[in-house]
Amino acid sequence: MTKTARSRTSGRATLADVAARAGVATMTASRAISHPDQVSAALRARVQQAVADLAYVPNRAARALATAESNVIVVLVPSLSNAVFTAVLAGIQDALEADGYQILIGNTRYSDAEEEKLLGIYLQSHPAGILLSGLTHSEKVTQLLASSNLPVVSMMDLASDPNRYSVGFSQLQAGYTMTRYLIDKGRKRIGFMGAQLDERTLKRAEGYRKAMQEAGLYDPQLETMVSDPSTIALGAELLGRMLAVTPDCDAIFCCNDDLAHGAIYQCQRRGIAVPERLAICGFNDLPASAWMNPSVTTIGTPRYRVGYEAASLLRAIIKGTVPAQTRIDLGFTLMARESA
Amino acid sequence: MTKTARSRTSGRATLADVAARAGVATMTASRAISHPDQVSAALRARVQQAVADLAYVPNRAARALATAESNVIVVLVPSLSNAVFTAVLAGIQDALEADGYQILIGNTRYSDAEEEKLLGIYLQSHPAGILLSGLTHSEKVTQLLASSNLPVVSMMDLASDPNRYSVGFSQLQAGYTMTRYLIDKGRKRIGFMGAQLDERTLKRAEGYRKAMQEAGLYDPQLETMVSDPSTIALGAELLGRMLAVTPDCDAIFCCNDDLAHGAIYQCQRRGIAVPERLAICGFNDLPASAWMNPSVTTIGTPRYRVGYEAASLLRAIIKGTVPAQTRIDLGFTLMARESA
DNA sequence: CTGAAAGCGCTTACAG
DNA sequence: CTGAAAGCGCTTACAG
Repeated sequence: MTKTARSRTSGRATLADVAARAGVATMTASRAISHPDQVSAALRARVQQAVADLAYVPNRAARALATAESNVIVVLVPSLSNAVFTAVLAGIQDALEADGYQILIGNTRYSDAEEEKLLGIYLQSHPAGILLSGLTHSEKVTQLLASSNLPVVSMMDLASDPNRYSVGFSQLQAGYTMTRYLIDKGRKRIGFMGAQLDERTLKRAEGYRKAMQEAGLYDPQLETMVSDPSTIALGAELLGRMLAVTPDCDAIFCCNDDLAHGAIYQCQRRGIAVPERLAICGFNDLPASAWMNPSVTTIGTPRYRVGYEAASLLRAIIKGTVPAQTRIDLGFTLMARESA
Repeated sequence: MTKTARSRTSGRATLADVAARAGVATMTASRAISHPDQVSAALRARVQQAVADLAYVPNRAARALATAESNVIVVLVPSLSNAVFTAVLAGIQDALEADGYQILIGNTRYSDAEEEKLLGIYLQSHPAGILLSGLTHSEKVTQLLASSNLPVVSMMDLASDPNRYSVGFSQLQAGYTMTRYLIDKGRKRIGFMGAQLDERTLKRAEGYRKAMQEAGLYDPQLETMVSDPSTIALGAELLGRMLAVTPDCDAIFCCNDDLAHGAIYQCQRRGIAVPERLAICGFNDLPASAWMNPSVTTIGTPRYRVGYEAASLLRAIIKGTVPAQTRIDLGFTLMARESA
């Protein structure tokens, strides 16, 4: 394999090298690669051969600079270990990959500071649009977003401001629905177990409070809220705390399934009958919830679709389409099972 | 806020705009931003003010082109819904983020074709290095890698070729160890339940076979292998299949915890005593394994550390350090619990 | 269908 | 400590 001179800087074959080897002008080589139909078959073949010979890989930075076009889309999620967000991500990938978008995934770890930092860095890639988790962000993030003037779609909850794009479902409504379900089942001393205390948990807690207050059942003692990341282990621990504070508690609404699973496992170890003595329910319907014994009553959430629809909406906005609606409500489903 | 003229193409403030507003040369503005210490305090302040006034965001593509340096690192994982790889990713982020690397995460979905496609695209970003999952890749991927001439570190298993960089542990050895544990417990008819059939599962199966053969216990009937993604639901289903084929089976080694959880839940539903009638163990020690009832015997794997160490090794190679060893064995831990 | 030239926005030795 | 000039690798109207 004979090699043409390579650029000194990158050590890689450049378009100019390809052109030289194919015996054409650089711009012709460019066209043969980017717009193969605008070029004669013979020339196309020659350029392709040169590309293969030199193992030419286009330089994306140069292309981005020259075209001032961007095919990158930034996605910021608060966690990668949470199955909810990996499902969202899968939806995004499925919606976007056919169009050749490059997805820049940022894990903010539920931290405002991290979100600011990542956004600052990713903005340098001049993305075409941004997919954000949640509605509430720090002032700095809000500013960065505003001055970037880029299309933004928020995922997971619904914005009240009609000028913002959002795809998700009402976290508050879901919290309310689950609580009403427990009340309708005759439970009186219903506890709320919350961890992480992110925006969504807080909204679910709000829905819980609303339902409890309406029913005249509200008692702040019944709320156990901690800011630690929510895990099975934490659910097991919080069950103990909850029962210590309110021993007469007869149901627990966990802000998510991990917590619920941990609480149920702990009940099993302590010989507390679920749901007879204590009803326990979760949120998100993780795979284990349908299989555990008892199976777990929870809220099924359209997380994959949230990602898919949010990405589709963003794509439409980028392409200049005016979307029919700025907020897409994907709803949620109460999955009544054995645990409550 | 007065605006200086903006570039026609991108519509954004450029370094030249910043320089003009600060009343300095472009290159001076560049220096004030990139090497603040090489510039007088007064000038630095003026430039920073201009940056703030114009909400200037550097163009990463231009920088990349001009420096021919790359701070991007490509990471290819086979799944984002598998907790193993999200832990690996967390380790990578922790190891790299302080150095200002930009991580490009690609989800190959256990597909060679997808891996080729993603690698081809990501190579265009001229990464500084690549982190790959597994040792076995398609010929096209191998070729792309070779002609890219980039440092590559493989994660999850150990390469036999000392010229390749790898960080992980012996999947085969781990499979062997778990099987020996069951044999030592007096089990004779030990089944192997495998899904996805990726490289790692196959290696674990190999270890299983080796141990069974050594003990004169091997029987191909005892292997249930399917290529579907491994889930709790699949574990539940495969338990049924396994017991239909080999009703005298007295233990099952599941290639991962999801499968084991599903199998155990199914046993509970069918009234099969675990471990008395049937011992069940898994692989990876997912959080639920320690909490379920019975708790699950499994292999603890250093996935976070795999990511962390692999990224650290790659960073060292990129910086030109010659690493002490090309393969880093992080080992694994047998977690003997109640289910087996 | 093919090519000459300018420019995208930044940085880097080299001078002053 | 500050600046003039060239160049990174590609693409895009505009001609021929």
